[in-house]
Amino acid sequence: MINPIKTVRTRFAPSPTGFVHIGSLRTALFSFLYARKNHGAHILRIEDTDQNRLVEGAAENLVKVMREMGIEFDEGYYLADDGSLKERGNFGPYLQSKRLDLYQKHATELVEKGSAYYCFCSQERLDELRKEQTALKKPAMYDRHCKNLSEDEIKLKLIEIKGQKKNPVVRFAIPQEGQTTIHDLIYGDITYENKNLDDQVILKSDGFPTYHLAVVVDDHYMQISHVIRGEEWIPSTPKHLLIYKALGWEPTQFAHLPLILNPDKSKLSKRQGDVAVEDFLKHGYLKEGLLNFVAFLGWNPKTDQELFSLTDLIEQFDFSKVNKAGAVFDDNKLDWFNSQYIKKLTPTDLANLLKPYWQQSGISFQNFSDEYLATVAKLEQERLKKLSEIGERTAYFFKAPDYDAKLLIWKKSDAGDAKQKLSELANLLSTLTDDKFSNSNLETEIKKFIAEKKYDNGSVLWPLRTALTGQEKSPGPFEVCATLALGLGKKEVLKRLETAVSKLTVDV
RNA sequence: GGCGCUAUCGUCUAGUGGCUAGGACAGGUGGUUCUCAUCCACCAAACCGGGGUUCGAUCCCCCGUAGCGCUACCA
Repeated sequence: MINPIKTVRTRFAPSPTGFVHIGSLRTALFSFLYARKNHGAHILRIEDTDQNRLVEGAAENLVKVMREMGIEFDEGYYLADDGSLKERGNFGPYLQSKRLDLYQKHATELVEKGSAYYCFCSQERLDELRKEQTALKKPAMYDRHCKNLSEDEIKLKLIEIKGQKKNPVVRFAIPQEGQTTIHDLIYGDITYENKNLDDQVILKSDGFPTYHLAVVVDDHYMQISHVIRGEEWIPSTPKHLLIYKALGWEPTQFAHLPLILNPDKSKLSKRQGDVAVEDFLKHGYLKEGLLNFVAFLGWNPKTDQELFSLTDLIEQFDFSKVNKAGAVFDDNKLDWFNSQYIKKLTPTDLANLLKPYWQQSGISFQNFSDEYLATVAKLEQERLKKLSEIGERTAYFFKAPDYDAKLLIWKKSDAGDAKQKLSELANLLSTLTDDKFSNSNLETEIKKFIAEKKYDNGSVLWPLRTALTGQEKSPGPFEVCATLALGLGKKEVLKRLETAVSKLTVDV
């Protein structure tokens, strides 16, 4: 039944209706992983059969996001250097609106075979029917009114509707007998009674196919081997199977992925937080973190390994490791994954990634050396959960901070004491030559000073650190001091200490 | 209402016909520490319920229950 020699060809087939949903990202990832793992092809097909929901630029955006995330496609659409969408592959076009003839041809074929029929029912009648059925607590299904039309009636209706410059829809005629069972690679066998399946519209009155016809036709002609999609498609899969059968085609394999859930366990949606991949990227999540996190939603390696590169994922991915229950999207875990990947970055790479966020926060970092930026980045590296947090935290590295004089006072001390310590510190630091302003040397000197004077660490280090940063929380005073001297000079360090002293004189 | 899927700590999950039911995130406590973060140690935290099958069930079966999905000329 299953031909193991057949080449693996998977596809990701989104509708260009807006942003890229995090669920789409996972589907795309899994279909990519499976294709690569099996040395097969990964295809990008765009399903634009609903003309009412099209969003301009959505397809371009989608391709761009996929590329940014490192999910590759061997066929279908890609972004050319000039930013336009180009197509490649031998099974095109890969845009459904360019394949209308093909769908119409097969819809007609199905009608001729008696596997489908024209339906002339008005929207009003359909609405009415549904209303009645729900009122009677009956299943809401099409009543096959038009299936029972005589040949003469059909001819008449056809002429009539053409006169109104309209088209009938085509419905698939579900066999009334028997069962259809799907062999899902993740969920196993699921059997449906045919009589419970609705006669789905497969060709709309605007000449476009519905999803149900389009997937079957395209997956067949594009020689797709495995359809990987969300669990919400399970109920329509038997209909697809029946269409394959009516057309005399061999169906693809199916692997349905468990849903990704909101914290309240409903299907992940906007309005309960971010679900757009673009937004996560914009907020400073690294693609490695996002990918790793998303991969663990419904899949796990069955070992204790947590951190996975794309290569690791390709190696270890398998449908047998995908579970069936939906997975709640937990942003704590996402943050953790992200911080892990931030820690792996070299300070220089981190600084480069940080530049747009400094820009966003209105920090003029452009006049500073890359070396300095890297040093600053390194100081925040272990504190960052996402890149967008960098702004306010590092502003003091670029210009003198503004703060309340009270901040300078250590919890176990008072203003007079703080002022005194700062003055002494200023004296000490002014005696140090520039080459003595290294992190380690500063630590040695200041600790020596504290020890000689028998001071508390806190009574000295707290005022020092806050005078330099203007922040309650920050990296340690020695590294801040050394970094500041590197970027803004020893002069600036001493100036900040003076400012602090005068603040304590005037304000407290 | 109909059809279907699912069910282990708050969350992601591992696991087995007999284990102190394991790990990670989050939470808590302690250590390091001027602060925050990191790091380290520790703590708390789960097998949906009821029947079977069995010497023994979290695991196998049945029935409930709950949650979710689908039920469009949307995908």
